[in-house]
Formats: sequence, structure tokens, C-alpha cells
Amino acid sequence: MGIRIVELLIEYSTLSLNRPFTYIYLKDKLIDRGFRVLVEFNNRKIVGYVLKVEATNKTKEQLQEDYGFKINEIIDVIDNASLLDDNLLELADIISNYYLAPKIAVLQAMLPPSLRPAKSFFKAPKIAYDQYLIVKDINEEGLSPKQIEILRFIAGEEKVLKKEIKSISVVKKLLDLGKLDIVYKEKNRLELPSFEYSEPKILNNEQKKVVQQFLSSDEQVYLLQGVTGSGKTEVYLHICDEYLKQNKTILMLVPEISLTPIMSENFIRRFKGQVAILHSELTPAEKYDEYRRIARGEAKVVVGVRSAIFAPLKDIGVIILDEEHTESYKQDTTPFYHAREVAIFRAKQYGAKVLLGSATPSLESRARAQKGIYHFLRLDKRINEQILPLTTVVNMLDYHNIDRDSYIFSKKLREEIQLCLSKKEQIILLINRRGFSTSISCRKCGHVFKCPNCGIALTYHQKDNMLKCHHCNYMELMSDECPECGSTQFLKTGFGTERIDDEIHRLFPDAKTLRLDSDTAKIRTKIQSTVEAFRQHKADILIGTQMIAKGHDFPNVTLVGIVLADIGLTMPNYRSAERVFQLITQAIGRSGRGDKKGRAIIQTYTPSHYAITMAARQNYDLFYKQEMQIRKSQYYPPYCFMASINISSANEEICIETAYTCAMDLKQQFSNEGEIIGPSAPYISFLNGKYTRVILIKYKNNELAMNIFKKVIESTSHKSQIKVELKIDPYDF
DNA sequence: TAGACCCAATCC
DNA sequence: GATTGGGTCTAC
Repeated sequence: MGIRIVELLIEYSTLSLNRPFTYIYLKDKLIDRGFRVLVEFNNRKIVGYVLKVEATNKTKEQLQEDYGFKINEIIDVIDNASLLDDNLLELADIISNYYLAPKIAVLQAMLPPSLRPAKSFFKAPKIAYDQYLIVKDINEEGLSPKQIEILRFIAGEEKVLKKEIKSISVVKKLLDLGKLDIVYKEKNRLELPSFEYSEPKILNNEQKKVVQQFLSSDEQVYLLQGVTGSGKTEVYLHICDEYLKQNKTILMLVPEISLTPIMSENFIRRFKGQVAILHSELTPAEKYDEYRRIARGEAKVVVGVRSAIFAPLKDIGVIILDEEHTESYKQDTTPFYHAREVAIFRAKQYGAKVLLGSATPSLESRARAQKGIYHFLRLDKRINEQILPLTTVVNMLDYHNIDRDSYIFSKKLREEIQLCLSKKEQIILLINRRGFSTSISCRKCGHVFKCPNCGIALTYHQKDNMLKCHHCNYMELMSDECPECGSTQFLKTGFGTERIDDEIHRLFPDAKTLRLDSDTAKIRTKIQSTVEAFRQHKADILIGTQMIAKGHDFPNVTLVGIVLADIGLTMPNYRSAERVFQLITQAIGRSGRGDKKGRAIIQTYTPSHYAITMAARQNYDLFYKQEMQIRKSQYYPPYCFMASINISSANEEICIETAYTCAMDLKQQFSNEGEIIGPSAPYISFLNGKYTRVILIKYKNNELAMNIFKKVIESTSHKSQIKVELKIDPYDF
């Protein structure tokens, strides 16, 4: 066989290497587009991803002469079939162009770890074992706070799977130190829980109408705005039924499976055997299995999180995004894609439909529905005709509402809790902040404990007696005395979930509580078990962060208390009002889902803020109107497109200088076709030794903007000491 | 992205 | 004179 010329992408995902490299292949294995290969690149063995293969009669020397550079041989071919079908390959191009991200980064995001074109796949497990951690040596001497935290945690639990601890590096260290040991147990390959088949439920008239409208129209994208508890899931299931009958496949996206396993349960019950589940907590081996099962065409329905949008289904009939407003659909690392936009790209390839469902649609989706770009569907009634919870806003600035018994809980909220407890009904308390107190200072000299990395006040966590930075995850043990003056008296201000728990125990000593936030959810299954325990009424009160506000269905909950609604409202982000509105509305929606009437109490220092008053009235439409006016007057999405450029460097001067020239450059190129804001220092402008500046760009002409961005990125990205990151439609900046 | 390479600072 | 550290360069 002659020489084959192979063009490939190399695994490094940086824009400066985002171009094909040429190799030759001399051996006779099958090699084609979409295969991974092992190559030598700059003296290192790495993985490449084949874009093109071409036969030639020329010799290596002739080729090198022609091309004008040295050509290496491909060491080995890894795959014997293309990893992605033509549609997915084309989709990768679309995404990489839309988000101006390196194509290899897109390909990596599309594939499960064991199939990724990256060196890391070598380490991907072929046969999997469960690894349990046990404590071997309890002596904490010489350990860092983080290590102690993990050690104590493991010591306090019965069985801890190694993979369930998020901080792998700490565990590794503890293993090295001989503090921990691993016990191997043969692992069960992913076994979907088996549920009884359940018959389709009878739809009410409103639901029927929605299903019928969806099926009979031939538009591409649909927004289903349905109040909390209006039975959107059943609508999804009926629609899926129809598509399965036509032998089409279904992609069902959910925000986070571990939070709401109900959706997958519903799908498994209805479409047994045809369902595959893809979510981030599957092990690489499990993901690999599910992925292959889908690719082989064995699963017709995929239920999964953001990345499941790339599931290798064929003949897709419909893509559904539940809770479409959820921010977890936006990936916050390169390629920064949004599953909603990808869904629309992907659906186009198959002539499929996209259904976006939410009680509180994102402004941009709702605006598109308003303009007729999306077909607008609504469910305005709760499924059991239950009226929405009766909601009271309590002004915490008004001293009539507070007394000396508690400054955290108003009289009204305490009364309602008491009433609820006496009726043996359940309560959810939302406080969107974890920890005990938000800052801690010395009573004598005023010293405030701050994070050495980013300068933000540290949050005190009572359970493990530690101070943690909620921004960069720095932590230290709480010291007994002030490092400045040695005083032992501290002032704790601000409160979070832990403190609420504490306060409840003080005020209602007989009430049983459960707490759910990312601290208590260190172990993944803990989320589910806590939710399950609460559903079975093993506790009266569930206290938690936004985790508890989403999608759960607790029939016996009749009171939801928003302990402090204002958190997040003052964040310097144009979405903050939208976020707060959505959070409160979703949380209130947890109340009164069974046959008992629901109530909600919102405690706030800004009772007249529209996000709060509208949420209290559960009036999405009014909020939408008001927020759109503000977006319009201040020229924010959806009235324009937005992008952000983050410039960071270890050298502050270079950072500021580059950001400044970059902004000038943008201003000049956009002229009056766009608005450039900044450069400005973000909320955390110094983190882990890097200084950061942000430039925001608002524009209308997408094509023009893309061209400018390409140029600007090119001229700045290869500069040394500087990292430039472009985000299209950013959520955080 | 990450090894090679270059230069300067630093050590004994 | 050897070693270390930092910054820059470049890949097929």
C-alpha cells in the first residue's frame, strides 16, 4: 500500500493550534475521517483526530519538499470506526464557528471521556471496580484543613465511594500519606433502576390542546410556558409516545439528574428498555456503555444533562429541554456552548422539533416566542386545579414584623411554621447561601477573616469549624484567637443554611430538619437520599439552597419560606433580577402540590422590588414585561447580542495594558455598530496569582462581530503572559 | 499545551 | 563551572 496523507487536529485545545496538521501513514490499518491516532507532536506522543485521508504516490521526501515542513509518521491508529457520524461532525463545525472555540475542544465536549480525542483516554477504565475509602490512620497532625475536612467526613460515614468525593487530589494525598486506604469491590455496570410500567395518564383539556398544537404545527421551536405543577412532564411523555410510534428517537434534557431523578424514572416507567441515561455522575465505564448502546441504536430515548445533547442518536424526532431557563444548560468552560442553541442547530439537521419547557422561561426564549420565532404554548392551570400558593411578603425593615425572639425569622413566618408543624404538614425553607455566617470578625480590633487568594470575606462553617471561601474554595481551620490582637471574641454576621438550621432548632426544638446544600451533598447519593427522606416525611422542615427549589414534588409541603429573598439581587449582572425572580417563583411552586392548599412567605429588605413583588404574585407575564422594558432601556439582551472578553495575566500592568488596547481596538472596529463596556475589574479581579479584566461587547450584527472577534483574538491570543478568553452569550463575566 | 531552548542569576 | 528558574518559542 502507498503512502497516505492524513490531516488531523491535535488534542491541545487552544486557538493558536486550532488548525490541521499533516502526517503520513505507512502501515495498513484502516484509517479514515473521525478516527483517533497516536502521533508525535513536538517531541511528545499525543492523540490526534483525523479530518482527512488521501492516498499519494509521492515519497515522504517529495511531500516534505512540497509542503515545506518536516512530516512525521502516524505511530498508530486507535479506532477502527469513526467516533462521530456526519451530522455530529458537521455540528462540531457549527458550534466551533458560533462560539469561536477550537474545534478539538468541541469534539472533546461531545464525546464521553473514554472516547475523547485526548491523552486522558489511555487512563479510561476498561474494567471497572468500585473503590471504597476507609480511614486507616485518624491522626490529623500535619494535615491541611482541607485534608482534615475530608478525613473527618470519611470517618463519619459508613461507606464512602472514592469517586463520590469531589476533591480527588486531596484523597490522593491522604492515600499517599497512609491516612486512607482503598477497598476494591467488583463494580456493577450501569443498571437502570427497574420500575413498574406505568400507563399514560389521562391529560386534561389544556394539556391535550398543547400536545395537539405541538404535533400538528410544522414550526421548528416551541416554548411551553407552564405554571409550576401544571403537568409539563406528562405532556413530554405523550409527545414522545407519538414520535416513538413514528420510529423516531427522542432527546430529553434535564438540568441535573441527581437533583431530580423523577424525570428519568417517569421515562423508564413509560418507555422501559428503550431509555438510556446520560449524566455527569456516571463513571467513565458506565458512560461508555450507555454511549455505545445509543450509538448501536438500542436506546431510542435519551434522558440526560447538558452534554447529552451530543448523544449519538439517529433519526431524531424531537429534542426537549425541561426547565429551559436553567443556567446549567450553559457550559462555563470552552467551548461555552448553550444546550438550547445546540439543540436548535441539531434539530435542524434532522428536521426535528425542539420543545422548551419552563414555568419561568428565560427572557430570551420568551422574547423569541413573543416575536413568533418560537411557537408559543401555555399551561396556565395546575393539574389538580389547585390554586397557586397564597403568598405573603414580609418587610424585614419594618420593626413591627420582627421581635426580640429572632431577627432571622419574622413573627409571621414563625407563626406559619408553628401552624404547619401542628398540622403535621411539611415546610421548605430556602436560603440561597450555605454556611453559618457570611463573615466573621474580631470584636476587639475589628479584624475580618479574608481569603488570602481573592480577598473576599470567608464564610464560617460551624459543622467542621472551618472558614471557607465560597469563591475559590480556599479553606482554613477557624482559629480560637484573633491573629491580629489575640482576642477570643468574634462577631458573626450574615447567615446561611447552617445558621437557619441552628435557629430552627432553637425556636422549634421538636421539629426535625434536613439540610440540603453543596456542603451536605458532598456525597452524590446524599442528595437523593435526603430528598427521599423528606418525601417520606422523615423530617418536618427541609432547609436548603437553590438545590431544593428545582422541580421536586413533595405533596405534603404546604409552606415555603424564602428566608432572605434579596440575596443575589444586587449582583452586578443584568440577569440578577431574572435569577432571583426565577428562584423565588420555582421555590414557591414547591408549596401546595398535593391536595392541601399551599402558602409561601417571602422575607425581604426590598419588598417593593419588582422581581420580588412579581414572584410573590407568581406573575411571570408581568415580570417579563417589566424586565423587558429595563433590558430595552439599558440595551441588554435580548435586545442585543453580548460577548465578553476576559483578559488575565500574572502581571497586573500587562493585564491592564492589554485589556485597554484590546478595548480601543474593539471600539475602533465596531465603530457605532456596537457598544464596548470596559475594560473593568470583575468582582474578583485577582485570583490565584492572576489579574483579570473584562470587556463586554453589545452588538446587533452577529456576522460583523464574529469577524472582529476573530481578528482581535488572533492579535492578542499569541502574546506571552496573557490569556484571552472570548465568551459568546456569557452568563458570568 | 508543554518540552526545548536560551539567558541570567545564583550557588559553592 | 554547574545548576536553577523564568520567559519565549514552536510544533506537521
